[in-house]
Amino acid sequence: MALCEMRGFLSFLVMWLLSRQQMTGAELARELGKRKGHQPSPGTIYPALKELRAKGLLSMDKRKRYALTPKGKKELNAHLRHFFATFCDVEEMRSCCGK
Amino acid sequence: MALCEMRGFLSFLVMWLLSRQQMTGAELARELGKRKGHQPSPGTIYPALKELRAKGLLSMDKRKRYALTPKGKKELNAHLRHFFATFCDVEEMRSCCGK
DNA sequence: GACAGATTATCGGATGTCCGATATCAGGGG
DNA sequence: CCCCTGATATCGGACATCCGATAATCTGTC
Repeated sequence: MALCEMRGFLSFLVMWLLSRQQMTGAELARELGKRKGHQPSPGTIYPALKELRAKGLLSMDKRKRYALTPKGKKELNAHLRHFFATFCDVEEMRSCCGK
Repeated sequence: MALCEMRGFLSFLVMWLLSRQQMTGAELARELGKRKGHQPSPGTIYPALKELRAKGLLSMDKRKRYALTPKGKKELNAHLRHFFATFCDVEEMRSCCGK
């Protein structure tokens, strides 16, 4: 009954962050916390990573650092296109709120 | 079990669209369909509008055209700031997918 | 007024998304 | 080796989000 809490972008953000540099689960959680203002709990981040890995979108090395697979890069690219089709006027949105 | 479907932005988008010009429910649904690629059903859009109106964020005139109230504008502004805190590197994201 | 088509509205329910609690694991001192 | 701390992982469940089906209402046309 809340509405407008803007959920649903966790995996998208995770993939975006990992496309820039590989990270561990804890590093991801901290970075997400900085951005969103509320750090996702372990019960949130690890199941998400698990499923992304099960889908073949993420890989994990011995030190438990996650990275995008080639398939994951393709998927991220598709999501990015969808994102900018939806928010086609982000620049205007940004100028509208004084950053 | 899907993950990464990017839900949760319906009300945010509705408020953003209405901040630019007042629209009816059907017009909103069509515009959302163009952006997201999938038009929200009546069972989606009208309950959302109803709740936003119950919260005092939207007003409706005699022709059933919705518009943001002053409170709604404040709320949208807060959501916009949150949005850009989360997606602080949108420009880079956009250049990364060739628009 | 009577009809047809579009719009508006409601409801129940299916699914997605996330969190709290809890357990396990790895590494560094003592 | 044992404890301590932080990271990793799992599970059940709470809540949010959205849709399908259906009904009610409106608008224009005849």
